[in-house]
Amino acid sequence: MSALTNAIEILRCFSGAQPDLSFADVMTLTGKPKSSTSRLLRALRDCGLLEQDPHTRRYRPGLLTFELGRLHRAHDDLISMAERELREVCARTGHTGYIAVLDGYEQVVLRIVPGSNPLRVVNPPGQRTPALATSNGRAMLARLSDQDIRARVPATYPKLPRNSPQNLKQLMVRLDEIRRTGVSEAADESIEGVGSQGFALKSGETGEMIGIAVSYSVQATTVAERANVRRELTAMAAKLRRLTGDQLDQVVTRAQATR
Amino acid sequence: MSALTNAIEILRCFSGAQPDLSFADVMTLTGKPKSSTSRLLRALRDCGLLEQDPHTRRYRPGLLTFELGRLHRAHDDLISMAERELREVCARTGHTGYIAVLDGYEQVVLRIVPGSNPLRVVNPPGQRTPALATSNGRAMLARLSDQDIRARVPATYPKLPRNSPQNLKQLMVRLDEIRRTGVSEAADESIEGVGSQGFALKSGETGEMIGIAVSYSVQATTVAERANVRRELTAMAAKLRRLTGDQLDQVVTRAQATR
DNA sequence: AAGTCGGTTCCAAAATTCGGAACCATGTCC
DNA sequence: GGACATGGTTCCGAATTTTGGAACCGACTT
Repeated sequence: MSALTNAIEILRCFSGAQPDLSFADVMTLTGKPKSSTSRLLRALRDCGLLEQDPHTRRYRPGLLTFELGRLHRAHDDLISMAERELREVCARTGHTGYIAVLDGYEQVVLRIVPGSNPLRVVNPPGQRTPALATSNGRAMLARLSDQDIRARVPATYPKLPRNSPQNLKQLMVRLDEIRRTGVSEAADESIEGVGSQGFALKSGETGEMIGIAVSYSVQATTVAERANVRRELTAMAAKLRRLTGDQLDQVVTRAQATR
Repeated sequence: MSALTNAIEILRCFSGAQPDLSFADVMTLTGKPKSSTSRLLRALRDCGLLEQDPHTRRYRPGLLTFELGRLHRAHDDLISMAERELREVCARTGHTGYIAVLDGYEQVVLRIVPGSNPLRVVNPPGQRTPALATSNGRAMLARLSDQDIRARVPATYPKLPRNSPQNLKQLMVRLDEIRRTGVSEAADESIEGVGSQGFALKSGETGEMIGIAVSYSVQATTVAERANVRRELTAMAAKLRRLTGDQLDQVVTRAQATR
């Protein structure tokens, strides 16, 4: 195990639920002995990746991560283009929009476009969710090869919400449907009463892929309204695919999709 | 040199001016041989700290930095309290507000409150500037001990804009003035035609220090308006110092201020 | 006075990294 | 077609780091 691997292992312990950790927290989360934890935390702190509260002595992501995180938006040609379109759709429909990327078998929220409807935003940017349980997550998976998908799903199929695909076979059925229709739908999965529709967009130029979704309350929307969302999404997808040179049939390889 | 040090050295090559780098760029910037650069870039890419554009093959900060960056001081009471007050002042005055922290002899912008006046936001969050050349940067320095300040200023005093202090003596004169008045002022320094006033706030509880500033166009503001900004800032400073238990006279040590 | 938390320091063994050199796949210029 | 540049990868022995157990430590609590 390299020093970098260890450092990353520590960094990955931090999350929205646990934005700061004590020495003991890190020790138990990584399972590393005291001396190693001590050395690594110090190194991470000294280089700015972590910082330490002088009062509570707890560790949290540091200034350097903040600066680098701001730089990540650099690849936003695809994202900002999608965001612009999504903003218009959300303004027209009043629903909440999401842009996310795939990372392994999970997705990470990159942008949110709050709608005018009073649906509380539940997934802030940076939020990590199993891609199997969201509409745009599955839309992104649907564009990978079957072999690649199998490689991404954990060896033991994860326990997902009731309405999500419960095994690899059910997943494949839903992905095939997405491949046929071009749009992915979810209802009552990660969050009760919330539904969404989404699609995946892949830049023909850079090959990078993002998921775009519109989310709404299932109770507060009619069948007609949801059909309207589908029309909006289909139109947006067509326009964005044209703008970004997205060739739908082209399968994304593992390396392209993750990084 | 540890593996982590090398990794950080690469990460620090990325900046707002150069948000993505080629293999050769990294090699020349770090001065490391090809094989080492290759291994390190791969490691950084594999762990998510960097990502590589599949088309141009250039490297840029990765998804992990985005996620961690979102976590940085997400629940920081001092900052959110200051931001709330700053928002009100900016709404009343129409100017742009900044919150920054000190890192060595530089400051990094953490939060921005855009004003209603048409002054384009020039310093996005994550922006790094010599603290000697900004109002809130100097306000933060003014709260350190003279010894600590001397330790932070580089051995060869940096070349700064015309209106910034040009040497250690001039700097000390300006810092003394800030210590007397409690407010720091800048005009036509980092950016021509832009002025700002700021102060430093230090939590009595945690000891962490931030700089708060209001920025405006020098041409588009009158002397009276700038005096008004000063009154607003003085009032905000008094309120925030009361809320956070900031004892003005207490000097911040080096360790507390940086991390 | 004892115990806990959050560390630091020491050490020899084990693992990793280092950098030069050779190699290679693409793309491009002449 | 051939030469050259770019952007890498792989190999290897030597050199450097990392590792983890154990002892120790200062501040604070019980």
